[in-house]
Amino acid sequence: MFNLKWVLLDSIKDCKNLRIFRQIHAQLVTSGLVYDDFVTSKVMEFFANFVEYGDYACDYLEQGNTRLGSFPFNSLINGYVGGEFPQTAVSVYRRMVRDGFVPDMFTFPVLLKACSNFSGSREGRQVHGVVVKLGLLADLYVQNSLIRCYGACGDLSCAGKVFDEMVVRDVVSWNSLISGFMKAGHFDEAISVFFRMDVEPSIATLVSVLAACARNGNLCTGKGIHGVIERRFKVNLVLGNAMLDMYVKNGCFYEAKKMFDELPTRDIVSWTIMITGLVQSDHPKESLELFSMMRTLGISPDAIILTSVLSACASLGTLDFGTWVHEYINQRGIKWDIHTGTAIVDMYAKCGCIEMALQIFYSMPQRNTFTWNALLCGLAMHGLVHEALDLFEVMTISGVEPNEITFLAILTACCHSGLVDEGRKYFENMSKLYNLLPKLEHYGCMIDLFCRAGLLEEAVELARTMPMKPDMLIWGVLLNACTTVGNVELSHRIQDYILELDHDDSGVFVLLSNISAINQRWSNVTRLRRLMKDRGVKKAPGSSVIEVDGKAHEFVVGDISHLQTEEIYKVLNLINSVYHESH
DNA sequence: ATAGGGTTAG
Repeated sequence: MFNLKWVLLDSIKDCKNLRIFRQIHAQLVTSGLVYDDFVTSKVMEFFANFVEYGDYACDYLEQGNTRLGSFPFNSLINGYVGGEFPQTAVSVYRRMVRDGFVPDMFTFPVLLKACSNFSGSREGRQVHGVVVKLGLLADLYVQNSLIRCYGACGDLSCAGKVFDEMVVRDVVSWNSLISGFMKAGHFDEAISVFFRMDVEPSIATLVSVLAACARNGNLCTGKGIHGVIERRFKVNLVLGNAMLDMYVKNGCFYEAKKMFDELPTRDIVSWTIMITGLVQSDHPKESLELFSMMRTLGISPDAIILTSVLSACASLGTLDFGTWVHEYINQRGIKWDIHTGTAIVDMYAKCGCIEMALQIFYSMPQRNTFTWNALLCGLAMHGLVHEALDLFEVMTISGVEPNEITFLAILTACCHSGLVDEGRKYFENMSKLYNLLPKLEHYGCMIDLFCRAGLLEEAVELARTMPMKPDMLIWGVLLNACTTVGNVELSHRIQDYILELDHDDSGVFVLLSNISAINQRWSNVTRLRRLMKDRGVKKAPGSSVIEVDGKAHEFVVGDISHLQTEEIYKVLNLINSVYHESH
């Protein structure tokens, strides 16, 4: 039978713009369906797609005023929650109250979700107050939403208070509290909440707790949970990925590879976990190989996986591949955000294309500390010292908080150009102005800076008085400086001190024997070699990477493992002979 | 109402 209500509902569903809606509106008025709660809430779902029609939507609701409940308003609020401007949901709520509608127990969960999405701590608190006044605090959904909202805003003491005062808690209450701790980076607390649970955990619980184990390196708990899952749960894609990530982030590549191969279904997230894991554990070459394999299978990369791939290109210096990724993003119109933008800036900067790095940097709508760091490190690395120092000033003026990595870039820049006074100033400002404790690397920079400026005594003094033990890099800087200025006495004192520390780091031995060789203390070189053998120290070979046709090749000194070794050496010898002829 | 992947240094 012909039913106008259902016909109109259909047209609302298909409605694309306000012009078409006006025609539907007319029919809604003549048929009296403007007073129908359900139809009106569908109208609101349409309006929620267009933030700019918010007032129109509210006007529409006011027409039906006396005959409508709060259901349509809830729909409108709900429509804005997941959008770009969740604050709009709060404005609609305000108008709802102003127009005399009474919010109900369905209003608050959506409203609180909106507050969570824009971290509206203040708004969340106000909503909490209204909930208490209206006597709705006893509702489980409202309570859980409050926990989520406080958690998302980082206000964990409030989240905990709501949680503690609940008489009946369900699994969502526990999960919401756990997510709150996760968002705040309190992984240990998240795990400890999990162990206090008195209801059966859900898949969502396990996913969160595995994420906590991934992030704080708690392999033991992670394995335990893996065991529980195998015995009692059906693994879905998300949970499988969570387990995979836990193993990868804990460095268990054997387990991870096995799990990856055995996953019944893999999606882009599974690939991202593997590729990111390889980049972050210092295997960028392998990560690019895996990426190529994924492409071979016809899977289209998204912005997130490309961010990791760019990071791999940056550490390998593979400009061709990196540029390809950048062009791929542009050509496919892949939407990229601050993470991806930062990775592009970093890639160009590390590959020496400072111009491109700057161009991308300035074209970005938003920049955070990471973005600035990528650029500043690039500038410092390429000796553009004054550019780096000037940009640092711009950074602080624009209100982006520097972190310890920012200062590492700045101090490196000072070090490269021997700016002792500036270096001292920045080093001091780190703790004074920005509350950042200098770490080993910062002390290393200062020591290097002093050495280069010929302030050897001050350098040694800093190495001796700094709050942590100098590493072999710092010793190397000091010893090199001793050699350069010919301070044999100081050099001997430092070497004796190093040997007392009982290192099993091959770098220390290589360093010491090099220094001895330079000073022609051959007996010492022999003594060190023996010491090295006694302590079972093995030297890891240094390797180089070269990009050919977008593929990264790694090699060591005298390497003959490549299939085309013969040709490679022929070309090398040719280059060498040409070089010698021209000199 | 609760659930997965990404950026800076070393």
